[in-house]
Formats: sequence, C-alpha cells, structure tokens
Amino acid sequence: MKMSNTQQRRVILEELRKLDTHPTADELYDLVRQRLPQISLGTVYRNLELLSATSQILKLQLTGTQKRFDGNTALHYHRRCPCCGRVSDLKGEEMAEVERVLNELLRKTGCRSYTLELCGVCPACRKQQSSSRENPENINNPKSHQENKNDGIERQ
Amino acid sequence: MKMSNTQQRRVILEELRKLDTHPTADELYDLVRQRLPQISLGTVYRNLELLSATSQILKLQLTGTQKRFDGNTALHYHRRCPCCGRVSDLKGEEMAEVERVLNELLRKTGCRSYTLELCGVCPACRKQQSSSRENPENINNPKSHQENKNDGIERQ
DNA sequence: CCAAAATTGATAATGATTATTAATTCTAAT
DNA sequence: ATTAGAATTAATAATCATTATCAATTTTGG
Repeated sequence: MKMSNTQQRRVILEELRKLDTHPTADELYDLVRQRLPQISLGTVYRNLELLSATSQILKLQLTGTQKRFDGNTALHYHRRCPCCGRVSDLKGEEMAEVERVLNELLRKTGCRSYTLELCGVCPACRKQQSSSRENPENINNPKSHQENKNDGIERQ
Repeated sequence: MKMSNTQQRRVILEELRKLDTHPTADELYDLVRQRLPQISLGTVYRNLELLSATSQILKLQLTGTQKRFDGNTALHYHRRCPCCGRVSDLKGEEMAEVERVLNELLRKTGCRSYTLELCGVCPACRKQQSSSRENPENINNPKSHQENKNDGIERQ
C-alpha cells in the first residue's frame, strides 16, 4: 500500500501546516473546503489518520471531546487557555523547562513517555486581562479571538 | 436543586470507591447492575456527572475514547501501561516526585494546572516480563489480567 | 496507454454520551 | 405518618465524533 499523492491530501497537509491553532478535523475541513469545495469530511478524517500514522503530522489527545491535529511534528508542548479555550504552544524558555523537568520525571519513575496538557492563561488573554483592571474577574469572551461554534470552553 | 440520596447513587458511589481501576461508565454499569439489575446506563452516566460536579469523584480525561472515573479524590497520578492498557496509580516515592517536579513546572511557566498521563509498564506487567526472559519482546496478553471487551490497548 | 492499486465522495454504521419524558421516589413541612 | 413539590429514574431517542462501506474515479508504475 504505497501512499499516492492526491490533491486532497496535499491541500489538507498544506492548510494544516499554515496553522498553529491545532484544529479539529471539522475546523480543518472548513478551511480545505474553500479550496476543494467537493471534498468530504470522511476524506479529511482518513487523510489525517494516514498522515499521523506516517508521522507527517501529530494527532493530539487533549482534553475536550474532539481530537486535534498539529502540523508541527517537532517536540513541543501545549497549553489550553481556561479563558478562551484555545490551545497554544509553549515557547522558548518555557518549552525547554518542560522538557528538562519531564525528562527528569521519566528517569525517576521509569516511565517511557507522557501526555501533558498544561492549563494556563494564554498571551492573548493575559494582555486583555491586564488592560481591563476594572473587571478582573470577568472571563474574556471566547468569540473575541476564537471562531468556535460552541462557547470555546470545551468541557472535559 | 438539592441532591437527594437515592439507592442508585449510593450504590454507584460505593462500587466506584471499591475500585482502584479507574473504570469507564459502562464497566461500572456492569458492576452496579449486579446489585441493581434494573438500573439503566443513563442513570450511571447522570450520577457520575453529578458526583464529579460536586467533587465526590474525579472524571479523568485520559487517552483513549472513553472517560474514566476515580473514587479517590486525593491528589495522585495515573500511568497507562502500554502492555495491558490498564490505568494504575503512581505510588509513594514516584507520586511525591511527580508532585514536586510538576509544581516546579507550574511555577516556572505561570500555568495554573495540568493534565498528565504517564505511559510506562505497570508492576504486574513488569513482573510477567522479567519472569519470561526467553521471549522478552512479547507483549503481555491484555486478557491475562484485564477483562476488557476490546484488546485492552486503547488507541488514541 | 493500461491494468492494478489507491483513493475519493457519499452515505451508512458505530460508539460514547447527552437529552427527553412520563412515571416513580425522596424530601421536608405539616 | 401524609402529602405536595422537587428530584430522580428507566426507557428510549437524539446527538456528536469518528469509522466503515462501496461503487466510481484517480493515481501509479510498467
């Protein structure tokens, strides 16, 4: 079963690689459909499965009911924001710190790998919060910087 | 909406607290049905939801397609075994190590919480592996110490 | 170009969970 | 204890995410 190079597969991979937002299958479907209006959701699922099975993308098992996909296969870590529900990548220093600390943990527990999801306010929400001191307990409106169909806060 | 004390809810909580196996809703349903044959799966789901919403139990978001529930609400950590698929708790020293290391991580990243699932061979499988040196690459048969309907290895 | 293999779109099926609803059970106040 | 009102139940339907099926189309390597 050699993997052939179809237009659909190419576009799915291209669109996913444009993003750093870890889309769900149906979010990616909406994007891909703008270029290939005839494509079906099943094709998107099928290709995401194949692409992750061949390590060209990552399939993420995060909290929430839907799987998410990541075009960035380099080692990195994810943080879900409790304000907007968005999943973002840890950057630079934070990233290195997680790696150091978790490798230490694997060594000490004798485990071989781990799945980690951090929960913390993302940079976008942090900015919004500090600029509205008069109402600090207000949760930021997810719609303001995320285009989810639901409330943006996925329940686990 | 005051929570009333029904037989169903009591039995569900009792049975869950007997276990340290982090059952799925349907696994718990099978157990509870031995005491209350008329109970419906919906009732089990409804009560697990209520009990976790009131912090009497934990709802776990681990890898795999089904949610799991935990009657032990004290802080502890979970490891899924790649051999048998079973989810077990980290004990004693390991436990303290994770807590220390992850608290440090939260402090350094400014995050507020995390979801962590470790992946490592569980004590039962470790014993089995070391006692069968002649075939070390063999994966232990999940059926041998897990009563799952599927193969016991949940795919993510 | 051609045959074999892989893939697609459409759609049905599945599995886990949540919602609906009429009937039953709890509760707390008499 | 009785009873009205609230909460819960069992049964079942509905939903949501994902996977499977399959005839038709596309891709591939010779």
